[in-house]
Amino acid sequence: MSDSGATTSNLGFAILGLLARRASTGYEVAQRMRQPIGYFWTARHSQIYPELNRLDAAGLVEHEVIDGAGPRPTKRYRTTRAGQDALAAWVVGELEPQPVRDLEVLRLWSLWTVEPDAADDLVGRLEAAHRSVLDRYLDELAEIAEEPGARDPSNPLFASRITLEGGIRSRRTSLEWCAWMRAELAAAGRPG
Amino acid sequence: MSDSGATTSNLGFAILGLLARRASTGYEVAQRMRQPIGYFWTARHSQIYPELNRLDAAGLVEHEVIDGAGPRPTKRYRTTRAGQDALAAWVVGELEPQPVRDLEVLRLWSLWTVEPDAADDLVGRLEAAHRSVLDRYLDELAEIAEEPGARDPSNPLFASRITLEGGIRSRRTSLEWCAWMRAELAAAGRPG
DNA sequence: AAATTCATGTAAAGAGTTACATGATTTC
DNA sequence: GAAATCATGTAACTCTTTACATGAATTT
Repeated sequence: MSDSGATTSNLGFAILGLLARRASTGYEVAQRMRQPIGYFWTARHSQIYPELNRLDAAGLVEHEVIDGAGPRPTKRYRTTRAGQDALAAWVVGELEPQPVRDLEVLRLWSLWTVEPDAADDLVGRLEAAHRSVLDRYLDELAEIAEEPGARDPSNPLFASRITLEGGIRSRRTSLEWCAWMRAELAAAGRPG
Repeated sequence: MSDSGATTSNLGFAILGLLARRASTGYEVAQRMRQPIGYFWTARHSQIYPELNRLDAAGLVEHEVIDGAGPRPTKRYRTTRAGQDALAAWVVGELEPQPVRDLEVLRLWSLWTVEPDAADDLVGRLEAAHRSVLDRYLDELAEIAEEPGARDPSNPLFASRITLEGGIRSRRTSLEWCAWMRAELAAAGRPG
């Protein structure tokens, strides 16, 4: 009879996804929100603590008070059965077109307003940024790809591996695009 | 003596980019915010009208009152010299790492929580969504690619062309990634 | 006559960032 | 002893969405 009508925000599902993998304190959630998951979702602790309280009130997570440093009680959270069900239902739920906000493309859309030299320099800096992220992804994939669980679709490592693979493909494509743009800029410089 | 210290939001630069291409009423800005630019930035009219007033107060745009339907005066905006300078300076300015928020990847990161059949279905729906966007981009590129201005880096069509090219490459990569994921899911289904 | 489009605003609420606040434990 | 880390919260502000509000011109 669990109605599960609890409407949760995207942030809520990001946190549920983290806790479904491993029980954590709010502080740890904030730390983990940077490292792997931070590549596609981020939140500060000021957003995380209130959201944890909401998830708790909705019965999607539960907590135990543990020993810890700090003026307030330290709480370790984990997902409830209802929380895991809500997460799984959201994962395969309706795909609503999400509004895109990409600052990099927004800049390039106004690239015609700047001098060719400055344009080439900008694309070069974009390229360097993509390369550095790609290297990080590659290192991380190397760490998990050989683990046995990484081939099992019901193992969190499988999901980590396929999302990393997506990031790697995406950054490689961005690098190729940057190289192509520089060539286009150069071709216009010396017209034939 | 123009200090140009006017700190403008990303939305402000999106609007300046639109007006630098063509003078428009606020209503037209809201329309144009969907079509080409909407692929990488969006805003509703309730955000656009106040921002236009701020840009006006900052001297980055100016307006003339024209004939039009509606209970209030209809205003046509265009960028000022200061606005064009601010836009160009922003385009080539410092690249600050922007927080990423990608719902699609966030979902897939918790894909391990669902049944393989449901996972395959989800990836199939993702694939279809990417394909439909790719087709739209392809149509649009075909419309502008042959125009003479599209090869000139100082022409807006050049910037439209390179950003569209980026969108096309990105969606193609996403499609390949989806196909790869379905193969990975299937491989686990019948292990060797 | 009704519905849609043109046209511009404000209000309220949610999402997200930055800053403020506290205090114990651990490391240098 | 000072600095960093662990740990949890609130307040103020910005950005974004949804909803409310008005009214003329055009299309069905």
